[in-house]
Amino acid sequence: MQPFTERVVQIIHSIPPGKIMTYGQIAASAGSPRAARQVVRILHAMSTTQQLPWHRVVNKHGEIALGDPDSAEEQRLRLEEEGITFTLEQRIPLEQYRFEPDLSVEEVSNEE
DNA sequence: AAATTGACCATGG
DNA sequence: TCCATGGCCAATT
Repeated sequence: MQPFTERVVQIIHSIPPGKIMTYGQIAASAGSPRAARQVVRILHAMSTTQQLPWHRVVNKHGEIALGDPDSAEEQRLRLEEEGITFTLEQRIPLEQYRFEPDLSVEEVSNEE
């Protein structure tokens, strides 16, 4: 099985523009529902990689989780560019924008 | 091999 | 409802 990191990266790549996922959601899709913090660490490591849509990842409250205000603002601008509107509390309505991957990266032939 | 990291999350006051 | 605390997990050092 591929390292957890590889799957997380792949999942983040699969988030379409205008949609977002939470850290916990990504961890769960990668197979470890409790490993949200691991997703955080990965994003730190990949922060220099522009090819990863890191800005489509927010915390469970629909808030930008970055510590650095500078980067946080950049993230908000990028999301707004993709059509996402923030509430007055600068939160994202999760029910509206949350992206839910169908099954896994590997599709299953038979279900139900 | 043990300790550290980290942009989280659930819970209790 | 908001803040503090503790648990959590896997990669990195």
